[in-house]
Amino acid sequence: MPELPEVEVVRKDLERDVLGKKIKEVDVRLPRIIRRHKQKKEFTTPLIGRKITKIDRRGKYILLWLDSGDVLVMHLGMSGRVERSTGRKALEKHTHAVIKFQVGGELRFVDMRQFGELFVTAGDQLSGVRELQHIAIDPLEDSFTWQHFSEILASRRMKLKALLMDQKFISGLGNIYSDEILWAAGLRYDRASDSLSAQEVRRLYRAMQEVLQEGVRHRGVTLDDETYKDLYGKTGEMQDHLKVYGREGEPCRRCRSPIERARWSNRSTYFCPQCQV
DNA sequence: GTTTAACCCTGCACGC
DNA sequence: TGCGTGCAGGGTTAAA
Repeated sequence: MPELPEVEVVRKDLERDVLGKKIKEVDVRLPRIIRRHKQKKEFTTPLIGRKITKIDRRGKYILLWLDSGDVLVMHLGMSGRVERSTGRKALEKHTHAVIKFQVGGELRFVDMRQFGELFVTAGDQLSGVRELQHIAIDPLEDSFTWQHFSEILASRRMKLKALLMDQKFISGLGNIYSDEILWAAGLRYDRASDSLSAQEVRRLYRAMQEVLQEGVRHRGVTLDDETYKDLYGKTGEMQDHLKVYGREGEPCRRCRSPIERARWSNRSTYFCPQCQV
């Protein structure tokens, strides 16, 4: 399930591997994957013959800047993957787009559930893209201070988890990492965001930094459905370090109480009823 | 302002 | 064996 750490791992891999490469050919196999373009050409023409000059991330979006000033934007949705290939290997099932380079193989966009998306836009119009406009501050950015975080929490009266997952307030967190962060901070998912003491805010802030960095260090979470793998098809290792997600009924690693699962907003939330308050 | 549910999609596990 | 159902979930949107 690609969230901030998984997307960051992919971004780093791309930076190391495809920076400076020139695009020779683009093959869109499933039009749905470029759904905001009316025609394939609108997507492929700006890419062909262009060099990749920079690779950024905004929340869960990956931005590949081109030497023309255009940007190729990728969102992995919930099962999207970018795969590096020499081009000799047969296309895997659910390969929806292939970007071939002049030299050095190709990138394949594989996405079983088709929630992922690719599009191209002019760099100076990036801020006009609806989904990117509201992307809030990245929790791993230096400017994301605990004071700033404290203001965000106090400005609303939402359930903590809903606020953590809302990309308008903080970008990059999804269902897995928000559960892990809340457990690490010892806070319940349904606490009102404006009810936290200064100490609790700092604890939550620290937990967020630590859990996300740990996620990147362990190269992301790959669950049984294998929806996430890195550029080279390797699974992550963070799933072995999860404290609550997917552990319903198993003992809490802090206090041994059984982990509970709540159904909330059509998603599962895992938490320890004893040590998260 | 906040919460909830539905939608998009495929594969898989389950019960009958 | 095979069919129907529910679940997984990121993000948006509409309705409550």
